[in-house]
Amino acid sequence: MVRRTKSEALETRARILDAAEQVFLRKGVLSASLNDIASEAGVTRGAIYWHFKNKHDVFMAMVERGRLPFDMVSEKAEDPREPDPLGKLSEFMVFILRRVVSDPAQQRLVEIMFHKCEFSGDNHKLLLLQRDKTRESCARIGRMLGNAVKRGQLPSRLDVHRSAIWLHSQLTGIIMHWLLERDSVDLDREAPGIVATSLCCLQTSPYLLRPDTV
Amino acid sequence: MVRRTKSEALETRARILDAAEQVFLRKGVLSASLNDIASEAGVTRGAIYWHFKNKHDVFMAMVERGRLPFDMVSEKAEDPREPDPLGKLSEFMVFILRRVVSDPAQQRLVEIMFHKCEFSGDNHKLLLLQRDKTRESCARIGRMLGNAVKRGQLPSRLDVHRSAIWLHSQLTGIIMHWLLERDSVDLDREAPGIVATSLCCLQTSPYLLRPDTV
DNA sequence: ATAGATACATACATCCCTGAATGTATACAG
DNA sequence: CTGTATACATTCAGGGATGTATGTATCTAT
Repeated sequence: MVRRTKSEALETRARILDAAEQVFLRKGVLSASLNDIASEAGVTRGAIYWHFKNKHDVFMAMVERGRLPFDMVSEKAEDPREPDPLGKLSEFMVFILRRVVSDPAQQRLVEIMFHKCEFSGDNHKLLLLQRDKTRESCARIGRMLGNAVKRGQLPSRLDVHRSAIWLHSQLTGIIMHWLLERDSVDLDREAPGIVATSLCCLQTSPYLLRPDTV
Repeated sequence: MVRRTKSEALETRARILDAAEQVFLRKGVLSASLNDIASEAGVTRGAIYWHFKNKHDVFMAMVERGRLPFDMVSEKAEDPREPDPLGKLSEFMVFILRRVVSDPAQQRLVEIMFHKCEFSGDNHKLLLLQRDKTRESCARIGRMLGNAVKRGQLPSRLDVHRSAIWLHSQLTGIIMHWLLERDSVDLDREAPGIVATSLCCLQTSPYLLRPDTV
């Protein structure tokens, strides 16, 4: 049986990506062969080579298909008309943490990115992508912080850029720790506390204020 | 020229590990071949197979030879007789951050662990090792926090275990961010501010206190 | 001094994995 | 209804990496 209909072909493509996700998670991206992926997907390597250029292409398609934790922020959270931007930011950060726990697809993707792939060789583009994502995430957080400053919810001299990097690193660090030892933190329950603790620094830390230009 | 003296052999072994470090950093652990390492070290694969079982063995030897960031804490920093345990902890954390920047060997190792290897297959032991290291680091931080609590430098109801995980995640997150975009943070200069900001949470965050058992 | 162990270099066999080439039955356009 | 592009399956050639086997010159113990 060959030559499926167009929608069936798309389904096959998706099945290949699903299979790749599973295999990458089990064996790591570099250690996984196209045979592994093909048999997991119930097709042959021929099918993979039809839909993709090579393994790296499969990997990139898989990465770009899934949404990473920080991609989840909605546009309206950055809306300057939002009356409670700090609350929105908090809500958003909690959402990110909880989603890693509750969404298996999200969890697989994060685990693959952190523990199952190498950022080198062909994957150099991946590093650039990761860098872009990080930069964009920080920019988003920065805009939300800026809104909060304008509303008087945060110190007027807050260094929003530095603070954004700070918050982003917090979340990344916590997620990494949780990935390594899931029992050490009940991420779903503790997320609000964790986020609140991060945010409290913004109010008091001199490091997060711009130098007094007066 | 063959059959070096015993000390020369040890030197060869070290040269192989140095070469492996360089090659792993450039190409990633999985993508690197023993040929790459051998030629970088100026020997043949024979030499590598004499000193090590296989590539994974080389990798593990390299990891265990180098000290990871959190291995640097001295015993005396945990000494309960230390009059200023909180200051010591702060000093220690700043030292860790700065060392990643200033010590190239440390930097290479961290980068390899975070971005140039996969935690799967043979490397499963590496995951366990990483987990142990993390656990031990948190335990150390926890003991220092405990001393600080006893000295009245921190709230008596502080949850030291949770706080230790918190602080450890902070540092990990910041280091990861810096590895991704070294220009975004002047880690060497900002280390004290970063650490101070982390530590200030310990004084005020309800999340880091044990539930009131009264 | 010499026998054996040592510290490698060299040579060899094997295997899996890749990429491309080819085959083929079906969907779809006209 | 027919031809052609499609969506795969199958086959083939190759290459590079691994592990081992073997060679060998030197160190070292007695």
